[in-house]
Amino acid sequence: MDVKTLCLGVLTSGDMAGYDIKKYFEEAFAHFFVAGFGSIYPGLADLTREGLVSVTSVAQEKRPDKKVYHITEAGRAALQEALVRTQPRHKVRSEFLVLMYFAHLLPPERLAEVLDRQAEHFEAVRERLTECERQIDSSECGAPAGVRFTLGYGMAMMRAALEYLQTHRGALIEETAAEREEGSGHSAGTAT
Amino acid sequence: MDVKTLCLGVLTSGDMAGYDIKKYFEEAFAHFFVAGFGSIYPGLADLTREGLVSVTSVAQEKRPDKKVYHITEAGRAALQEALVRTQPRHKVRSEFLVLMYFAHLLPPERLAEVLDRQAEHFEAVRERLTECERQIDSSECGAPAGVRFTLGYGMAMMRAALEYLQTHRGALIEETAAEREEGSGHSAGTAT
DNA sequence: AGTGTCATGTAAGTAGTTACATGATTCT
DNA sequence: AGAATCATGTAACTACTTACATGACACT
Repeated sequence: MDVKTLCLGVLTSGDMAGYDIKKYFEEAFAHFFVAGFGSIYPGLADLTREGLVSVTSVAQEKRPDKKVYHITEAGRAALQEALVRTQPRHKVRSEFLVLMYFAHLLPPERLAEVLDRQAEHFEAVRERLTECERQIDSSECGAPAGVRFTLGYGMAMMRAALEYLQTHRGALIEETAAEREEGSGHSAGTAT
Repeated sequence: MDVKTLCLGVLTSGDMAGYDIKKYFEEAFAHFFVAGFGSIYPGLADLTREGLVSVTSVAQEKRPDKKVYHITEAGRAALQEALVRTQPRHKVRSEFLVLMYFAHLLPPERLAEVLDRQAEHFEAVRERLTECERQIDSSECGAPAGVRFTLGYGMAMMRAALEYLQTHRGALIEETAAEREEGSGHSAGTAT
């Protein structure tokens, strides 16, 4: 699944400019899909060429024309097809966990710092999602079940991650410190 | 952080061939970092050119020579530097959650199928991690704390994800079905 | 005075995926 | 008979990231 499909999906909830799509991305699925201008703008250009979206240039003063995109019937069909064809992957790529894996190779203060930063980051995401949920609950027009589902999923993950960090931070730091003392003069080197 | 750094990291626990490194990747951090032969082999070639690893070709009958890699002092230094410099990101890219987000655009049977497949997948990962932990606990040579930490993290996440799927699967399917009925004649189209 | 928001885009570079190419052995 | 394991590699392709380029207005 590529950014183009996501753009089509976003456009099913209303016409939007590229800039707004980016904001939508950040609000709605920042916690499981990232996309920048560098992939959204060229993506929208492609979709236009392929006839999956139509564009209306809205003139603005002292600003570039705002290009409002609208999904076409062909676009809806392509989206549906893409949603059915797409195999549902779920990939995590975590430099954070790599660092934790090699904790014994890290300077001690760096280990603590990385753990704390990550906790802060998870906390921030959790708060953003909570805020998002509050908005949805307070507005009358209920969000689709899928939207609430992914929100809840994100919140559940953040909760679990934070809890894990809290309960294991101490042990990791202490045990790693102990290992560093033993392990100086590096590597047992027992590979079969 | 790239595959090359990961290779250096793996080689701190013993000399290995590219093929073994791939297996190590799959066992140890498949749940937070993926790498295939197509990036490992060229990566090792680079590292050799840069003098960060040394190679010994071991002749084998009826097979290509096995190339056993060994991390050099320069390699250890480069690894440490990389571990300190690397900013600890943590990215999720989930086509699965995208599909759930757009549940109302999915054929009903597809929605159920995707949910179940994902649950099976999480279950499989959880089992693999549990098995991994059992092996570590039973062997005398204790794994580094960091290794156990990342294992535990993965298990905690799988547990939380499975629990979430279990408790919300029904509601998602039912509510989405209801929405499909209202929503036919597509799109409210209220974008500001 | 500087940061953030609105608004669009291009170009070069990075990194990783997928498919291809080869080939014997062992397990089911 | 077919799949999996062992073992290495290349080449083409895909897709995304980062930096650049432009420019006004509003807020602090």
